[in-house]
Amino acid sequence: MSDVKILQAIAEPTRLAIVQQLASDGEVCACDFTSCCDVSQPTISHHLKVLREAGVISGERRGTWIYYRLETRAARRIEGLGRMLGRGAVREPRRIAKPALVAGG
Amino acid sequence: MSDVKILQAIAEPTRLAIVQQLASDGEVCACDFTSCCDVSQPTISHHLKVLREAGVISGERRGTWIYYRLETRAARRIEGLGRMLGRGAVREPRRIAKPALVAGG
DNA sequence: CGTTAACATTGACGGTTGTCAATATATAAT
DNA sequence: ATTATATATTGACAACCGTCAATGTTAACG
Repeated sequence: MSDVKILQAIAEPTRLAIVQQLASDGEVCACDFTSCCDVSQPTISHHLKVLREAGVISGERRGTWIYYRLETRAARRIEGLGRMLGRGAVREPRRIAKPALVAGG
Repeated sequence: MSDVKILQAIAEPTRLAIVQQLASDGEVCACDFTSCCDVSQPTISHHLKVLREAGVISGERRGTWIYYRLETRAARRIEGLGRMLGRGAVREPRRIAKPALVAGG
């Protein structure tokens, strides 16, 4: 599962909403997504499949319902990528403040 | 600039490569991307525009060349989202170990 | 001026994607 | 078996996206 695959899976309004709800609630029944997002049931089902196949979430059936959760591996990937970008951007506001005493200065 | 917009901008192989190179090098000339990624110059230019308009990068012209860098604000957004997913996924390996002494147990 | 190099824009084309209506499948309860 | 509820699949369609060739623009240098 590449970073791009994971990002592609997350980079869609409905799917990001699903993933964020999972991140905050830990475990969510598929039926709860149908009400949260403003799309039809087949569309939710489709998005869940996309997320599943990208390894971002996984579902476990319990009776009639299917409960979804975040996949740790994928979450860590995004976390790592976020940290990398964070580090890479810190470079910006470094306006060299008074270069302290250099030989010959 | 919403999270989804930023994610959509990053969720493409060439654009992610650009962003990662920027994260590691801090500042990169546009001409250097043409050689790194296996696409034509107009395509690189297109991707840089997408990233620019999503607020992920910004470019500064110096003579003939244009130097790009990561936008701190966008990088922080992804960093924050990554942390959120990271926290939301830690929940997984909590297999209740020996439920300690319950009344009536 | 003309030339060269870096970068952007346009226009076109094929492939992908998000959406829904209709239908199918699965599980549980009566 | 029938009915009800939850979820998945199919098929179709419009919109979007990545790509390139051709062309335009901008800046440096003669």
